[in-house]
Amino acid sequence: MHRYRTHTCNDLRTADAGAEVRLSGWCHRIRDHGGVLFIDLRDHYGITQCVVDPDSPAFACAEKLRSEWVVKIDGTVRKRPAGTENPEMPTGLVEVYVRDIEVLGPAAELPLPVFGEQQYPEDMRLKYRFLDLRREKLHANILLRGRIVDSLRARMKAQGFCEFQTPILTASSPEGARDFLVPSRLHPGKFYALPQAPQQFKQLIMAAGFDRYFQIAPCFRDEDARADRSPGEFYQLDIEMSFVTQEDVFAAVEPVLRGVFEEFGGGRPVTPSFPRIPYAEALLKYGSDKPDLRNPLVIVDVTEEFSRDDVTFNAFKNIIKTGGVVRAIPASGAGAQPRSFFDKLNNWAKGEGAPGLGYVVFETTDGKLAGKSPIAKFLPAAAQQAIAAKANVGAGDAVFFVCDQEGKAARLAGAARLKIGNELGLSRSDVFQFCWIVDFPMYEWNEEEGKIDFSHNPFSMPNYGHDAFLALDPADKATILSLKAFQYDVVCNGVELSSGAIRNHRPDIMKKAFALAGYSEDDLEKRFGGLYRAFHYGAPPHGGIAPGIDRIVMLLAGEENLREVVLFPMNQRAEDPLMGAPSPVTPKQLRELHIRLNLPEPKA
RNA sequence: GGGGGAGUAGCUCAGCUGGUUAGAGCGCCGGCCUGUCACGCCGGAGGCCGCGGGUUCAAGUCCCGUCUCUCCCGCCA
Repeated sequence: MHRYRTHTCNDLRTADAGAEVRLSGWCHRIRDHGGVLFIDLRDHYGITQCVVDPDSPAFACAEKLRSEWVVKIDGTVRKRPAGTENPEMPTGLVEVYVRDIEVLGPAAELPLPVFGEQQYPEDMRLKYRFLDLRREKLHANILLRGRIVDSLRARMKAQGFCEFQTPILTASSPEGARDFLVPSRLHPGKFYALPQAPQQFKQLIMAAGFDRYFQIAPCFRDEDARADRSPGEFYQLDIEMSFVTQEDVFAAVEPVLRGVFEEFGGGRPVTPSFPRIPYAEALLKYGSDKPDLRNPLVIVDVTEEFSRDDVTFNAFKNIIKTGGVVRAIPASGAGAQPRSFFDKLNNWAKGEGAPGLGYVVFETTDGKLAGKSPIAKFLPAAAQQAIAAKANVGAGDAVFFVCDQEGKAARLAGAARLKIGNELGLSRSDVFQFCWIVDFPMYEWNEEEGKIDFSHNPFSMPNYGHDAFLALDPADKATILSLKAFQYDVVCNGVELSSGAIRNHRPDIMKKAFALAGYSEDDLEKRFGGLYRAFHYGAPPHGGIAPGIDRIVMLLAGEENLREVVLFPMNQRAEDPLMGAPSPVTPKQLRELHIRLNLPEPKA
């Protein structure tokens, strides 16, 4: 007989009745009835009920067992007595009558129960992550993650992509996020950086002629955390392809994402063909570049309607005069809501930093559509009807208004759209709604520095004729700021899964692109020397994308927080309370690295 | 760097307009119980009410500061 087990805790069935077996696992739950004692023995695979009574030589030992002790149990499989079967459990028709127990690993009193679904504080969960990971939901999430990664790999390979490993110790890149630095022992005063993404490597792989690259790539960024953004490190399905247009990238990636979401989505429908939404349209209609399309509400611009001469609502008119816009969020069916609904939304908007949310409730009076609201008296019937027509609402619906400068108005309208949709229960929760966001602006105006900047990443190819781009006058701000890039995002249920782009592979266009943002060729060589050099020796047109693994798993597991799908996550302050990272190092280690600490004064 | 929320038993939480000895459930310890599967019943231990200061006859409760966790903004090419 094997030293530890003949079966797992999910193996035994009625057909095994009579067998002498050996199981090992954790005491999940113990029910002591005095004369008879039940141990739910749990391992990775499942749970099997073990029974001890005073006739068993193991009875005395069994009475001493406590939750989460690891034990080896020898016994006989038997059918449970009639009426005591548990159909909820795969092993629920049988039990093991215990003859011998060996304690393999006793457990101290638990700071965090494994049994049950209760919520526990994050710091406790992280400090005792090994206990938390024993719990059913988290254990299942981590396994799901593994299966998703397997599936992504298989789907990529089936399309002819080859997996590569790129360096972890590399050079600091001055663009983008803050780097994690690693001091060099051999080169005093110099540092490696952990890659923020294998961006330049994958482009170099294309320049090296490998054609189709992918990697489940670790990425490191020293930026603050969010619920959907790990501090420090995360994984992405990094993809790059040669001789492709934007459409080719979509055609390669869309079936991978759709396939994985169909495979692991538990039957929830997945967008059959991802719609393409231009960036500007997304900001107008959804108030966000990551629209949640499960929410059916569509924002419209009603600046024109509020500018009419017969409208006397000066609170908005004055903002419009300074370049502001008015956005309307239709609220289907909100007419039936009590006054408190509108007050609640108004208070919410104030919490978001807005003066409030104007609204009109539409009803039919004398066969005509009429608005009721605190601001209705400023809006003559004709203006109300024009707004209702534009927002596509009728009697029984309401419309909310926000008025501000365009960017702020769009953002608030977008947040209000989500809030209203949730309050009214309009969003479907059991679907995966994907879309591509396309036509991102190539440049944006940097208000602080008063200059033109790259709006996303400097590697994207402008969506503009090459010759025309090379001929652009740097003083022609209007044209430059109106340029689009071959840059795209893929979004699912309001979660940005990925950014990608067709890359700028031509050194002349790259030089021009940097020049328009105020960078010299010298800057370009300093920052991206390796890549820039590669582009001088025959680089193929190429492009790619990099969907975040953690977010994909989050969506599929139905989790709101990334820590629920990461084995050993850090807390919001980028600490690992289990391993004690980050930690001080010895003076000897610092000496070898030629580092002397210059710490801030401790607060008094 | 900024804003919101939270911090009371090992864990989850209650504790009203300040007022005797700070409670419950789970867990733990002891006792009882031969068919439970969130077993049940009886008893017990366990509290710097995050920390420091203030107001008050009296503070878990009010005020100020501070620390910690968390969510958000900034940031994340």
